[in-house]
Amino acid sequence: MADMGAKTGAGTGAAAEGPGGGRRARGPKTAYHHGDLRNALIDAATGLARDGGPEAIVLRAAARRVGVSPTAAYRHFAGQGDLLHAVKELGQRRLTESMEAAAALAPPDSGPRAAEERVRAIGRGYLAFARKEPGLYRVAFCRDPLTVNSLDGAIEPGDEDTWGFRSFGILVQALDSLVESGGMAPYRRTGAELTAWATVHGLAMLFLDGPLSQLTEDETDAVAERAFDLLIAGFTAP
Amino acid sequence: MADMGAKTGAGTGAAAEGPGGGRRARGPKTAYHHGDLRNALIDAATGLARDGGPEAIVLRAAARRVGVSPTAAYRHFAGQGDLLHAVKELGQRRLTESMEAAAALAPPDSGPRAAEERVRAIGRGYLAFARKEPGLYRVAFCRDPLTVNSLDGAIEPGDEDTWGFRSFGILVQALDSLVESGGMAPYRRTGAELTAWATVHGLAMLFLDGPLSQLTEDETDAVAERAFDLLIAGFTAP
DNA sequence: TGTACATCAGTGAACGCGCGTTCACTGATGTAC
DNA sequence: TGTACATCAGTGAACGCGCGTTCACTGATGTAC
Repeated sequence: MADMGAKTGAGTGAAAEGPGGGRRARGPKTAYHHGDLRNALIDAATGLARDGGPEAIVLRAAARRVGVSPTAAYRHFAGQGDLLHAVKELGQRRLTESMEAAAALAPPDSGPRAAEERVRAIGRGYLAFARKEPGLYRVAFCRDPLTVNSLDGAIEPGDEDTWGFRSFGILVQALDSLVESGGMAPYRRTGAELTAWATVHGLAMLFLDGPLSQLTEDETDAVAERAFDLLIAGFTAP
Repeated sequence: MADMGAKTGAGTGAAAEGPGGGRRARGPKTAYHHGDLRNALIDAATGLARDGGPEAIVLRAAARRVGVSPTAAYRHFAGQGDLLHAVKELGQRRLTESMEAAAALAPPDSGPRAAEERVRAIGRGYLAFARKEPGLYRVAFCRDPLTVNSLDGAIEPGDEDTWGFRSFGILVQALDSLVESGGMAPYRRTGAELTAWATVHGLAMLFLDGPLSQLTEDETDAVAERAFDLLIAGFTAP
């Protein structure tokens, strides 16, 4: 159970060529010495997770996808739990990016209406990811033995550079600026981010597994916007 | 894959004596012919689920707990999925009961404040169950192959006597009476139950797996009440 | 009241499966001299 | 520039495990006569 790396993250797209920088000949890639097996395994595991969620993240299956023996994975991960953890981090990062992208679409004005619109946009970005990548979304929020061991996954000092922390921070800032712009009474601010997070997380669940799973895309949007209406009505109530 | 019973439900507490009504002698219970194996297995599986959630519901383990061969379970369940389904139904039923019990504590008056209080109470009942029985709660909302097969778990005609449907109905009524009492503008009513459900479900997740998992009981209560405040502020906004 | 027999509710052994993980190993790579 | 050698990154076979499920069976129960 010695703790291995796992911190180095999961840059998955770009560096597919390996450290040699295109030195290798085209084609079968020399068989031995993959070059970037860690990321290749994360990619494969991500693919598994996409259809099948957390329980589909199977070390042997990921190795199989990459065309490598299961043992090879142990050069790069402490074990299955470590691989899952890496995919989970990737999922959280993608979610954060989706929220950031959506927030960037909102008007940058400083008035209360713009601040409202920012909050909405963040919610949309969140739900968009959950709907586009349900399997990955589930992984992002699954129980993770590696994290659970360190006191139940609660946010702790030192987690500030975590993707989960960061995505939460986006929401916190949006709500702060809603208060600053005068759109929200300061006494309502406490805990507002938790309520918003809970609502949007719950919505995602209703859409994914729950009674809302077979609404059309438009209907889903409508339900979400209604929920945002209500939420913001609460935030901006006198 | 022929569909077996599974409809008969899961009355688990009272009828422990078997259909004979105490006819059997005390003690080892005749070994062969358990008397109420179906419910005994559901009980055992529920115990497994209590600590360990859905993935802890293992047919062989349940049989082991009851002291019976794995094969015996197949007299009463189509397979593992059917057993899980039964525990899931039990979990949904317990959740409904928790909500009903909490709602019964609220004042029965007909004014808008009382209606508000009813909505709050239902939310409290929901969260109380999630916190008291996290494993069972998780089962109540886990993906269920038996249900998923019938078009993704969406509510359909014929589901009216389902516990999930019924618990949702409690909330629907409470919101209706909030409108009737004049506490909520009618135009805000649409989709309000979904928002409330999502919020409370999301809160449960934050408490169970998420960043709020190590708050004290009082802190948890405070966060929940803040969320209810905000939600009701939205419901009752002009 | 007694008995034959169908039916019901269990047993126990075995199956195939895929998993995570470990072992001793070997082929490829890069570096010191 | 060439060579010896340490190190790195893979292989392949095997392990034990527990699972869900099936098979042919047998012990207990209840019912018709």
